[in-house]
Amino acid sequence: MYDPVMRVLTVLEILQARDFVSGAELAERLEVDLRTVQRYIVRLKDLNIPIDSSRGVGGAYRLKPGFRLPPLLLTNEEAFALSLGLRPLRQVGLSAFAPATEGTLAKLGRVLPSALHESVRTVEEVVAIEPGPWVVSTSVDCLIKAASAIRAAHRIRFGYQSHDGAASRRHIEPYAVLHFDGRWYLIGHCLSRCAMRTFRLDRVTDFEVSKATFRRPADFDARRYMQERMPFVQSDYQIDVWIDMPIEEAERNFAPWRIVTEPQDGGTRLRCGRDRLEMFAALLLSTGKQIVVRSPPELRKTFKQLAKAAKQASRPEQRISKRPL
Amino acid sequence: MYDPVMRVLTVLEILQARDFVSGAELAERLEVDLRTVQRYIVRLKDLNIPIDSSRGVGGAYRLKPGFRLPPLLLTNEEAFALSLGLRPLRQVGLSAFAPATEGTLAKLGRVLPSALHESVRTVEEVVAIEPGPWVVSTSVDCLIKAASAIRAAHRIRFGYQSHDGAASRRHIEPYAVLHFDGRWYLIGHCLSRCAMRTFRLDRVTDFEVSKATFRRPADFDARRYMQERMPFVQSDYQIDVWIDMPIEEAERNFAPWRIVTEPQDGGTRLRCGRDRLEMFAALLLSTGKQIVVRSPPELRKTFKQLAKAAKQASRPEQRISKRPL
DNA sequence: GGAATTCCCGACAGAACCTGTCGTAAATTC
DNA sequence: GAATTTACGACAGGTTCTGTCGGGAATTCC
Repeated sequence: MYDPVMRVLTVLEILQARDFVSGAELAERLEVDLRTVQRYIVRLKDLNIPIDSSRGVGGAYRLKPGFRLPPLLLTNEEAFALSLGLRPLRQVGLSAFAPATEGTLAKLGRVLPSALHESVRTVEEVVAIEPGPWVVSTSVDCLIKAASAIRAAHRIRFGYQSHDGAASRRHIEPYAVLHFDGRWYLIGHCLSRCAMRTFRLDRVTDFEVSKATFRRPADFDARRYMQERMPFVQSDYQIDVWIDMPIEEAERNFAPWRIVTEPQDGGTRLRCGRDRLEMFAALLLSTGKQIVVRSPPELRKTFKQLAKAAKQASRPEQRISKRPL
Repeated sequence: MYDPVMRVLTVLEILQARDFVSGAELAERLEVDLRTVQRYIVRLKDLNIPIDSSRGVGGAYRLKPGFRLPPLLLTNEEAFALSLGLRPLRQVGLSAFAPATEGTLAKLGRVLPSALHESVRTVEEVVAIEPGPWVVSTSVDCLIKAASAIRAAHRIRFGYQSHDGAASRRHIEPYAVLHFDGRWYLIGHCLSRCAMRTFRLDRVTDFEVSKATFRRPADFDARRYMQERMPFVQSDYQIDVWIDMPIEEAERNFAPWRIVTEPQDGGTRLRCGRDRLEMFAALLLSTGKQIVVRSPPELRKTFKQLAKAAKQASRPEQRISKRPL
């Protein structure tokens, strides 16, 4: 076919689909002379599409990232994946980093083949995604500021309202932000306490980025940090109990609640941090197993209170008052 | 500039970026004669790019979805959003529907400008996403089969292991699948029970799609259904209690646990379905409020058991045995 | 119903480009 | 050092591109 436009685009398509390709192969695919292929390569370079080339045995052409995106030649399957990927972006909370999401959706909507568009809509229709009822909205502005400060290695200050309602002002070297369990967390080094701390971004106010910089640990892994630290994050009580339950069953029951389990004395030792004891005590009670409290002493008091409340609740129903109409 | 290839691509770029554009405007942008623009439109149509055109006042050109994707002319911001969107696809569990995700990531990796590529990596590095520790893996095959059956309106059969371990074989008219709270659910009309049922896909085995079809309710909304039904899904016990707690506080505390709350007698009436009572009873106990059990009677027994267990746990620590080294 | 506006297209002349071929240079690998 | 590949200029012959001109068709608005 005589159509330079089509051929040039085909060269680009092959380059995008492959890591490298020789001039002879391109000439064969296009059914033109090798010299013509070389002219096409020059044409693409003139379009600011950066193409690397290497001479000699095994010589080839390859694409390299440039300053501007070249025309994308995507297969229908690739476009489907991209279109599908834009939807959950909002739900995971990342669309704040990609303000062009809506515009991109519009653009794809214009060019996606009808059958493909129909497939995307079908998946959306029959496959529903619900983040969960406890997803907490975080200020987009705060999230972006935090991410920018981390990227630029700048210290930050903000007002913080902790779990017990106490307000404080913090001066932090931020290491990472993490979307976990429906909430955004900031992980960093607290300069006041000289220790690592974790903050819920929805409790942050009056966010400021300092000019002062710091050196962020090069290999800091937010996920690993949270997995190791979460059970003890910001806890008023360090809990240590023994339960008459095999380690396997304990792991199934308690791991999701961020409780450290280890086998001991024919049962399992449970350790975790908690701000309030009732919830944890109730969780243990719900297992129906024997429990031995090692620490804190307050936990025994809590069980005493629960015993009283449970006993009262086990009595036959008392009428509070006549039912209103 | 004299470069037909460039000009043709520019026409395509403008068409992708705009809903519609006139020939005169294109001619002005490209600095060519209107007739030349019309020739370019013909060129693009020859490349199987479907372009609609309308004559008369307000006449214009516009792209319409065709059978094959045209070369995509994306801005850097749009490419950034698309690249970012592919990552959460796995975590939300949708990559099963888009097997081309990895290939698309590779292709974008080849062409994304370095600065952009760096931004994507930076966001990925400082912004971590963790689905939550209780996300349950579902068979990808099962998920896709379910979605396909729904789309095709075909009945399905499968083995099901319910929460209490009982195994059964089900014959279902599937309406939707839903990703909710870290799990995939199938919602459908059970032909054996003649009623709507919800199934966790990770408990499904031996999945078969029938040839028999059915008529799916046209306006079925999976999210709405789950919001209304979830508290009572597959429950052995229908719980009805009163608690000495204001409605506002009750909503904050119990809504995340899928408990229906309504103000009553100065406190709150709580209703929900549960397969096991211990967890719910423990949850109530943890509030420290007065509780009145209306139904079921087993719940009072549960409170009695909890009272006994709590009393035992409140005693000073007893040594189970000597601590091993 | 007619004017104005837009897409649509063929024909023409002049200008510009495309392609295969040939020869030579440079770089790389074996 | 041979073989292999990219790189490029020069040439001839063929092909395409562009602006211009004129006319047709469809649509909107007054």
